Parts: sequence; C-alpha cells; structure tokens
Amino acid sequence: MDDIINTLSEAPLFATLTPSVLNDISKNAHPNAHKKGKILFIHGDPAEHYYIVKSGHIKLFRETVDGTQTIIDVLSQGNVFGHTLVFEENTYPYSAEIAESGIIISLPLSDLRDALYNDNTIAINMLRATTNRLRLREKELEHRSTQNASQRIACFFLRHTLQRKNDSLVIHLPYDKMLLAAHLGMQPETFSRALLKLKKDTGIRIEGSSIYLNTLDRLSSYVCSSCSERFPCNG
Amino acid sequence: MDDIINTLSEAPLFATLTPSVLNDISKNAHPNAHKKGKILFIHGDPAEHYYIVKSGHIKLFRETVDGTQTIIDVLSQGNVFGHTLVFEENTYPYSAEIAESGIIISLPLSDLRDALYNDNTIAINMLRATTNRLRLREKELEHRSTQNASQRIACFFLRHTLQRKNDSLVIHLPYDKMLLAAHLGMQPETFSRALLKLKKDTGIRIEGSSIYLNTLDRLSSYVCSSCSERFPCNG
DNA sequence: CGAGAAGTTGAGCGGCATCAATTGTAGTGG
DNA sequence: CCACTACAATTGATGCCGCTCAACTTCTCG
Repeated sequence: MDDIINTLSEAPLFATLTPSVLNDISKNAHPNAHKKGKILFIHGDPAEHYYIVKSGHIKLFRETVDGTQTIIDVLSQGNVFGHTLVFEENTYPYSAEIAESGIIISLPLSDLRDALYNDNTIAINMLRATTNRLRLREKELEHRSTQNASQRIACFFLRHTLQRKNDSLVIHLPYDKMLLAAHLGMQPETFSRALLKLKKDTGIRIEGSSIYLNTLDRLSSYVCSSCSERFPCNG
Repeated sequence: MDDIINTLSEAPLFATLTPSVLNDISKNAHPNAHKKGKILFIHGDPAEHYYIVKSGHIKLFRETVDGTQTIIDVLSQGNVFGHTLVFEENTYPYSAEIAESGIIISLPLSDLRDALYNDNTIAINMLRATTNRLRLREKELEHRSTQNASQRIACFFLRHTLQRKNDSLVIHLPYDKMLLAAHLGMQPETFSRALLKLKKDTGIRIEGSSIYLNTLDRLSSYVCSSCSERFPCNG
C-alpha cells in the first residue's frame, strides 16, 4: 500500500497533495500485472477507473471502422491516464492496450471526483497537467506538418536524450519500432528508410534498438530549424 | 460594462460563475476594436492578458525560423484564448493575429489567477474546457493522418452545419479560403482542387463562399468512414 | 477604375503509402 | 535445446496525393 502511495506521489499530478488527500484517492487502488496485448478499455466504454503506469508501456489509440489505428500516445512509468474523465457520465475517448507487459495501478474515478470537488489543489494540478498535454498536442500537430519522417525521428531522439539526465549519448528505443513508427505517424517501412536517411545525414550509429551519437549539435541543427521552439525544448 | 459581463457569461468557461466572481474577473476588462492583420501578441511574449472574442476572427499560429506558419486554431465569437497561461511567469505558446476585424475584450491574467485560487468552480470549469480542447486536438491529429484533403474539408462542413441549429443546408465559409486551407493543414491550391473533387464526389453546389447541400448523408458517408467517431459528432 | 490580393488552373516533382518478398528475431512447445 | 512458427524489420518496386512554381482570372477595396 505504501508502495502505491509512493508511485502516486511520483506523478506531478499528485506530488503536492497532502498525505490525507493522497490517502483518500488511493484507498481503493489496485496494482495489476498485465501482459502485452491486454486491452484495458475500449473507446466508448463508460469510464469508471483511471490508471497509473508503474512499469511497462501503454498504447492509447483510436481506430476507424476499417481498422486503421492512430496512436494518441504511448505511456511509460509514472504516467497517469484516464483521469481527465473525472467528470460525471463520461466514456473513454480512446482505447488502451498494454504495449509492453508491466504493472498498472487502477483507481476509481469516483474517489478522484470527490477529492476534486473538495480540494482546490487537485483541480489546479489537473489543470496544469492538462494544459501541458494540450501544449504537447499542439506541438505534435505542428511537427506533423513541418517535419518530414527523418526529422520526426530525430526530434524523438532529442527529446529522449534530454529526458535522461546523464550525458551518455546513447538512446535505447523504449519500445519496438512498429509502435514507434505509428506513434510518429508513419508506416514501419517509412520509419526504416527514414532512419537510414537520418544515419547518412547526421552520422549516428545504429545497433538494433540502441542509437549512439557523438554530439547533439548535428541532430538539433537537422531538426530544430523546422520547429517553432528554440533548441533545448521540452518536446 | 454590462455588455462585457454579458459577453463573458456567454462563454461556457464563465457561464456558471456567481455574479460577484464574474464581477471580480471582469473589473479590468477592456474591449478593443482591431483591424485585420493586427498582432495581439507573439509566441514567447510574457503573458499578461487573456482575451475573449466579441466579434471577428482570431488566428492562433506558430512559425518556424524560415517563416512557415502552422495554424493552431481560428477563433470566433465567444471563444476565450490565453487563459491557460494563468499560471505564474508564463509566455504565450503561440502568436495571435486578427484574421477578420472585430472587437476583442482583453482581461488581465492576474485577476483570473486570484479568482482561480479562491474559487474551485473556476478551476473546474477551466479543467473541463481544457480537457475538451485536448480532445479536439487529439481528434484533429487523427484526422490529419486518416483523412485526405477532400475529406477534411467535408468534415469541416459537417461540423459547421451541425453547429447552426436551423436545418437549412447552407454553409457560409466563416473566413477566407486561404485561412481555411491553412487551418485544415493544406495549401490553397490543394484546397481549391480538393473542393472541386468533393463537389464531383458528393454533388454539393458551390457559389463563392456559400456551399449548398441537399442532404447530410452523402457527406457523412464520404467522411465518417475514416473517423473513429460515429456520425453526429462534435468535431 | 486600377492595384494588389485571393482564388483557380496547369505542369512537374517528391515523399510517403502500398504491395510484395526476404531476412532477422523472439517466443513456444515437443 | 533445438526446430518451428509467427511476427518484427528491412528492402525493393510502383503509384498517388499533396507541394511547389508559375500563369492567369476573379474579387476587393481604396
């Protein structure tokens, strides 16, 4: 149980809450081990729980009638999802599938709802978090129209080297290339070719799912000219 | 001054507020007439005000160093923007330009901030509104990868006939085609050709900036198969 | 009425998707 | 532990959608 509270308080969303509030929202929390491929919920299901990723990866996606999937996001450790459905009578706006086996903590939305209406801090934290997410989506929309396939991959690398604090210039792809391709809005074949082009253009070294780079400069000058943000950006 | 309060209370964001709170946030509000082309603020400026559109249209956009613009959104009457920068020390994440002359009410973020920290209702309203916006962006991202140019135009038409309650099947383009093209993420030339194709495929009639359709069915079957939502959707 | 912008149309090109075939890899069960 | 299988990943060939450049027409407004 302490374990759960620890995981919760690692999320920015809940970090600043008082222990008593934290206790209230986590009193009905349940950690569950899930295997790859498991569907947590489907687009349109009535929403009753929200989730926190303790380990593994979650794919959030939507699909059209003909089965075409679009990835909304891929979540990893510490990420919260489904909490935006806290308002009454909501249904999930996307489906969630385990992309990489791991442990997911599920919490009832009703507990969060109670806390939300009582404690202003939660509302403000959630507002902050949702605003940030909105910013990310806007940026993503920009990238889709200003950056080509190779640049989007490079941009992903830059964001993921900056995230890990140590300055060893190695990137380990967090999940398989098919999913990464879909996340970046391209076909696997295109991903493969674009990665090859990126290698030629910037001199990165690729070994399976590890990417080695000598410097960030070449990557950033390759990408950031097609972006409205200055270089050390937050994604 | 009553005028301002009226405009404010039309926005869902402020609709449910008590008169006293509404008074607090609008006490330093100023309506300003602006002409087309006027820049309200630029991406990166320190944010001190937020705005409500009383009339006219606002273009929110970002641009890369080489001058390429991407449209974040085009706002019309009743829309609020900039309010998500209510948290301290923020800068505008995009630029805002008057796309169609009109009256814009500006309000200091500091007043909103005070109200936000005091009144839970505002925080919750803002959370609701921001969450909705996030959903729209996610849907837009989906549309960019599943729909072609003609379908995106048709989707725009559908959303805009549903908005106006009367069932006269006439759509008046709310702003000029160049801006609409940019908003839908395509070039003006592409827009022109795609509209022609749409006409051929669905039998709509086009007269300048007015679009006539006999029925919604043909449009919806043309578009909604490439979307994860069921037909009468909210955009 | 004239100037400048919006809008349309044409020609050509390039990036990405698609289809198809092959190689690489990881997980499964005998 | 290896053989088998299923899927991930790469590579090739081809086609199409939307971008670009350019010319022309239509509209808007001073």
